[in-house]
Parts: sequence; structure tokens; C-alpha cells
Amino acid sequence: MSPLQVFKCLSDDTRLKVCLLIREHGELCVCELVEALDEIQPKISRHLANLRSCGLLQDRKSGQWVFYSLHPQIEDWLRETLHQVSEHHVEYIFACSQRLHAMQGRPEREKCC
Amino acid sequence: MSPLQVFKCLSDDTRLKVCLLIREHGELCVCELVEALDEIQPKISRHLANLRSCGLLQDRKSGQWVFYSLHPQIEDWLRETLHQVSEHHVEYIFACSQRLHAMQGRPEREKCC
DNA sequence: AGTTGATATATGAAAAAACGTATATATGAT
DNA sequence: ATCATATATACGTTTTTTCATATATCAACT
Repeated sequence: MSPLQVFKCLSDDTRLKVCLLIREHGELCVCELVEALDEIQPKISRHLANLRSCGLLQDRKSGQWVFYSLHPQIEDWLRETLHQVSEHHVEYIFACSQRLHAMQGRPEREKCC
Repeated sequence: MSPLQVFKCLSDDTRLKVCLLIREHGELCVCELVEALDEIQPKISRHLANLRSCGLLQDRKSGQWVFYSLHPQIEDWLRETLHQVSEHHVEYIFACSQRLHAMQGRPEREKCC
């Protein structure tokens, strides 16, 4: 995973938000990301596939759901960079975080989406 | 300067190398970058204009030369990220650094290029 | 004034990235 | 077996980015 490839991954609005949300929450499933970002599912899936194939994310299948998290082997500087962006640019993912929390608070949560 | 815009700046091979070299050397003129990256001048100038308009670099004109440096107001996390990339991916700019040093060692250096 | 060297910008073409829609796959429930 | 839900992928199109080449600007020098 070259630094250039890392920055290419983070240079798209959807992918950057996905990475920031996943770093903050540890693990998120596709339907949570679809709702948090308010985008259509194929778009999210396509970007997730991109991030996974670059080695930034890993996935874990559980029943009909797929959960994504930061790949454990990403370099420390990248993890730290994502952390810093989260800290200094809360406004960038604020709306996404709100939609995510709203969704996670709903009672029919056992069905995920 | 949104985080997304920052990552877009760093997501091109030429721009990333330019930023890393400038961070290491403090200030470099266009012709030094042209030689270090072994690229044609309009290509370097175009990317420098891009980085300047985004607020990542500042320029200082001195006679016929223009010197570029990191803009003093870039955020700390960005400066630190560039530093970390330099430390952990020396190989990425090794050839560029070599060409730069070779050039700076040449006696006809008063003429810059 | 004319020339040379350093840098910037304009332009049209080519390459890359992102998109929406349609469709495929797989799981769990009825 | 059928159906609904979650996710992935294929396809053709549109948008964005990058590029090489040509040209413009400007300072220094003759």
C-alpha cells in the first residue's frame, strides 16, 4: 500500500467519509453506511470494494450482513491521520454521524436496516 | 482547506512528490523541482499552481525564479502526515532526492538551473 | 530593442474515475 | 419453493483529471 495509493483512496468524498465513520465506530455494516451517507447501495458497495482491494479495509461476513473495519495492518501514520481529521473536522462527518446514530437508536434494529 | 481537498492534492504522483520534497527542503524553486522529478516544466508549473490555489503551498518570487514552500497556515495534522510519509516511505522520493542533491552540488549553481 | 532563461497559462485530446441502472448472488424467513 | 433483504458486480455513460504542445509573460542581460 503505497502512500500515493492511500491518498487516492482518501481523495473521494464517499470513501473518505466511509473511512472516518468506520474508524470512529470500529465496525459498520453496508446498510449502516448506506444510511449514514444517504447514498444508494451500489455506490457504497463499489467504494467499499475499492477500499478493500487497496488493503485499507477488511470485511467480515455475518449472515446476510457484511461488516467493514479498518484493516489491522494499515500503517500507524494512516490510522493517526484519520484520527486527526476526525478531531479537527468534526463538521465534515457531522450529518453522517447524526443519521447513523438516529438509525442505531431505532427499535427495529435487530433487522439491521 | 477541507480534508477532502487536501487528500485530492496529495493523490497525484507529481503533487505528492513535490510536497514531500518541499517539506524536506523548506523551499525549492521550479527548476529544481523540474530536475528532481525529471518532468517537463509546464507539468510541474501546472501542479504547483494547483497546490498554491488550494492553499497548500505559497510562492515567493526572487528575480526570475519562483520559490515554493509549504504555506505557513496549513494545519498541523497535514504537516505531520507529510513528515510521517517521508519517514516511512523514503524509497518513494529517493530517486528525486538524489537528482536534487546532484544538481545542488554542481558548481554553476548561481544560475539555479 | 532584441535575446535568453524561468515560469505561467491556454487548448484540445486522452485517460481515469465516478456514476446510475440493471442484474446477480446469497442468506434467512414463510 | 417462494419471497424479501443485503450485498456485489457488470455495463454504458458522464464527469473529472491529466497531459503534451504551443504560447505568453517577465526579468536579466547585451
